[in-house]
Amino acid sequence: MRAEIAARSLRRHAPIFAALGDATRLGLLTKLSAGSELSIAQLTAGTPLTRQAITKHLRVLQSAGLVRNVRHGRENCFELEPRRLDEARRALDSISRQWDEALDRLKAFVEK
Amino acid sequence: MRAEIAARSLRRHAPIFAALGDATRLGLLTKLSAGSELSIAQLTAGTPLTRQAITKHLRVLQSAGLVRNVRHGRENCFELEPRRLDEARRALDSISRQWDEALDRLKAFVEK
DNA sequence: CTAACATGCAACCCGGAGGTTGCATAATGA
DNA sequence: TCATTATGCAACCTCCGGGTTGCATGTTAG
Repeated sequence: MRAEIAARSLRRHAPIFAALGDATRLGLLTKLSAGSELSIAQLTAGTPLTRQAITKHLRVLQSAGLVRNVRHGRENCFELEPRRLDEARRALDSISRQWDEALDRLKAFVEK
Repeated sequence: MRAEIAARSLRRHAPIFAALGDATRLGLLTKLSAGSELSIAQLTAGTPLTRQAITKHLRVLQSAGLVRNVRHGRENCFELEPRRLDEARRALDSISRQWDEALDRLKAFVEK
């Protein structure tokens, strides 16, 4: 059944959404969306949190594939990985598209 | 600063993403995306979980605005609320758009 | 009217997420 | 070389999320 396949491929994206489901992490992503790579210290500056907390959040984002790290000497810099964002967007698209099609079928049925 | 405003409006969507960040809840949404409202019992059928667990998940989805409930006699039925899905999609758009613009600026700077 | 069905509520359990502190270690700049 | 800077690692704490069980209540079909 096609719906089963869709459900599986959708469930696969749960970790991405979970990674996005935290205000601190969304803040980090917006900082990174400015374009330049930022070190952990730079990403920590301005937040009320500890560097360790930020580090943990970055690990979550990284293992969700939303972010990539590049070492420069003693500093560990992070930059956005926009492919995964597109994946997540597409997943949401798939739900709402399915929904729209269902409404169309319903409408067609009623008007028949 | 424009970036600050963007960051705030993005952080506001954290609860939506958090609600989406669970495989069980994504499964419920796909079931509901078929179009017809479904009772709690119907949504529970086929899952290895208890009715109570499903009920809790539905509450999470509801308080995130992703789902709406309609009572029919003794049964409590749920249906999709697609507006919030669009909101979430738009939020992801805003990040990747900002990212793309940053890359464009960088490219223009290099080629100058 | 009454048995069966669909839920709601509350208490309880457990593991992991989010945070902190303290200490060890690699790189750097003067 | 040496103090400083930027991190990594590990232990620990607290609280909430995901689940279950047991019992009470509202609905419905016969």
